[in-house]
Amino acid sequence: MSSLVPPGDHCFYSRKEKSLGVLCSNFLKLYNRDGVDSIGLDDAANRLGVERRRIYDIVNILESVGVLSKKAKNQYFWRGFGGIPKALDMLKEEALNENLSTSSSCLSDYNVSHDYLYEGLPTSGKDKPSASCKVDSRKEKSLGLLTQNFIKLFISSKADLMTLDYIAKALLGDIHDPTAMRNNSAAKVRRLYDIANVFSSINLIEKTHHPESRKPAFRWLGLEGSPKDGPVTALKFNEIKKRVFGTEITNSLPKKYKKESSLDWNSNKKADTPVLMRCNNLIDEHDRNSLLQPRKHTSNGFVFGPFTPASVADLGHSENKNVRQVQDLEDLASPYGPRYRNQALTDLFGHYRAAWKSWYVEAAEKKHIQKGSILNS
DNA sequence: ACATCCCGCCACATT
DNA sequence: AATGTGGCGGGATGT
Repeated sequence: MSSLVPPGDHCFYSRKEKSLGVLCSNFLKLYNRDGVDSIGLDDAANRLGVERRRIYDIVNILESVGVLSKKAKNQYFWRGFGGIPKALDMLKEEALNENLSTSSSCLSDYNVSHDYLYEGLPTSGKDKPSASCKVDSRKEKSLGLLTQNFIKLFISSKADLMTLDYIAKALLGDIHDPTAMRNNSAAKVRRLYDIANVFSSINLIEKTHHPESRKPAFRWLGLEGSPKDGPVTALKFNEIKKRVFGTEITNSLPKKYKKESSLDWNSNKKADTPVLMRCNNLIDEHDRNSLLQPRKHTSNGFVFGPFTPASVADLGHSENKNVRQVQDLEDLASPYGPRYRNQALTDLFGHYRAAWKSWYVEAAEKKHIQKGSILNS
C-alpha cells in the first residue's frame, strides 16, 4: 500500500505534511510575492499554523542564502530570491580565504572567527564592529553557520553530488579524527536534514542517492535550479498542481494522539494553535524528485515548485469545483485569520477550520473513492 | 532495521 | 523578569 492510505475517518496524522520542506514552501508561497518587504515571525507562525520554533528554523536557513535578513526583533526583511546570487558569491569568497589559512586539518567547523556571516544589508552594514573573537559560543553552533558551511562545501568544490555522511563528516569535525571532537554523534545529522529540506524546497539542491552506494546524497543545483530572481514569476506550473489530492489539507492536527480526549476547547493553555492552513497543493518532494524532475535544470515546464501565485485561481478543470472552493475558502480564511494575538480567538478560529476541513475531506474522499482514482505516487 | 526528522523542552540572549 | 531565540536529541514515522 503506497503512501497515503485512504483516510478512514477524518484527518490522520501524517508526518510528511508537516515537514520543514513543506512548511518552507508554504512560507514562500505566502511571502514570495510583490509588495512583501517585511515579515513578522508571529504573523508567519499564525498564518502557517505552526509553532514559532519552526519559523526560526526556516528563517535561519533562508537568511544564510540571502532570501531574508533580520531587521529587528520579530522582524525580517524579505529580500527574495534575488538575494541569493550575491549571498552565494559572498560565501564563495569567504570559503576561498578560509582554505588558504587552514592548509591541512579539515575545513571542519568553528575555530577561526568567521563571524561576518550575516551581512545582510546590501548597502553598508559590512562587518559588524567588535566582531572580536571567541565570544559568542552559541552562534558557533548555530544552524545558520552550519548552513553556510554546507553551502561553502558545495560551491568550493566541483563535485555537485555529495553523500549525506560525507557532508556530515566535513561539517562536523572528524574526518580522520582531527584533534578531539569525538562528538561526531549522528545527532547533528538531523540539522543537515533540516537544511536539506528547505534548500530542496528552494531548489538549491536536490535529494538523491549516490549511484551505487545507494547512500542518501544531495545534488547541488545552485542558481540553475533556483529562480533567478524576481518575486512571483510563476508562469508555468500548470500540470504540477493537479495531483495534489492525495494529501490532506495540511498542517496542524495535533501531533500524536495526545491521549487527552478532552478537546482543547477551553482547556488549552499553551500556544498550540490548531489552525490549519490552506495550500494543500504544492509539490510533494517525492513527486518532484521521482517523477517530474528528470534531472537538474529547471529546463522548462517546471518552475521552482513552491511559488505559486498564492491566489492561484484556476486550479484544475471541471469537476474540481469542489477543490477549488475549498481552496478559495482557505485562501480567504488565512488572510483574515487571527492577525492579532489572541489565543482564544486563534483557537476558536482554528477549530472552525478544522471542522470545515474534516467535513470536506470526508466528502471529497467519498467522491474520489467511487471514482476509483487516487492518483498518488 | 535503518533513514528521516518532527516536536517541544529548556538554556541562553535580549529587552 | 519577561520575552525572543534557537540548541538539542528523544522517539515517532517512513521505507
